[in-house]
Amino acid sequence: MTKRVFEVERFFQALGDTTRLRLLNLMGEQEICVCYLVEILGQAQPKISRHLAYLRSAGIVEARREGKWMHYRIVMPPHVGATQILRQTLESIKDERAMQADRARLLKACCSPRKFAGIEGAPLPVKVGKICCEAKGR
Amino acid sequence: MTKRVFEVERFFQALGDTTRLRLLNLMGEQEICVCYLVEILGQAQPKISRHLAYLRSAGIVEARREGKWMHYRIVMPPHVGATQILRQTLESIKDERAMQADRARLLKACCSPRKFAGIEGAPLPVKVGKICCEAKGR
DNA sequence: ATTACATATCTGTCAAGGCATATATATTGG
DNA sequence: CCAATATATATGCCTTGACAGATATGTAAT
Repeated sequence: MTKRVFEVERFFQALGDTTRLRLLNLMGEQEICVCYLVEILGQAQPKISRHLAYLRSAGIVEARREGKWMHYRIVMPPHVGATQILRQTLESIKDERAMQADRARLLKACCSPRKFAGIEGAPLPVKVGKICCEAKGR
Repeated sequence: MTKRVFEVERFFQALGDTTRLRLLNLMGEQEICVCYLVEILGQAQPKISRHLAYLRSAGIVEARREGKWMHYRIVMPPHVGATQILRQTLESIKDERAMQADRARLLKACCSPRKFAGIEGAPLPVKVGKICCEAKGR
């Protein structure tokens, strides 16, 4: 594993990149599979993977393996101030058009995964999955 | 003038550096002369100046000239979320030992400016609200 | 000329994006 | 069950660009 020490400098640097903010926005309160992130952002898988590694080394996300899939989720940093800042950040980026569009695409992908080549058979994000299934009537 | 457009990415990048956080911590609610910042941080003047320029280009601080002195102060960004994040950041770095030590040294320097070579005769830091009242008439 | 500050230049480091490849797990054929 | 493969993700290498720190020099005001 990489470093476990929390550094404020690193924390802010991790937030200083649009791609990473988009990833955090998609994670929100849920645990989500990498393939969804790749699909929704429409960018190269190694790029996404590297940004996720960056977020992980900054102590902002954690990963869990489930079979061949990796699930990422936001974890609140071991620092009260940073936690509040992160919450505030997540809350405030929600308002941006681009972020809303990302979440809309995610919702759509969850409702009909088969229409998206990259996520066929992948496990649904936990929370979005619920919402989605309810909406779909399942 | 530099750029007036506010960018979230740039905003976080500006916060992702210890020297800049120390500068913001020293500014706090007041307008402060560059020479104080150089003196308190004990680092090269060009370095401080460049970091101030960075903060200015990120829309986090503004400068005002008074004779040969330049005063810097924090300005809240034109973005509700960023404003709250900045406030939260300022509030939460106050707790750090190093930041408290910086502020203690600043207080000391303000009480007896003559003992500090770099700030002899320099105008004292002023609470932001007071500036227009006092300095305008002269 | 002096003071207070800004900017140019150079060097080293780090990070981003693209491409190729390694690793881990699941799956399929024999 | 094993070998070969496919799938999902991570990592290495390369190039490019941004930026930190240090030093030298420019600029504005006294």
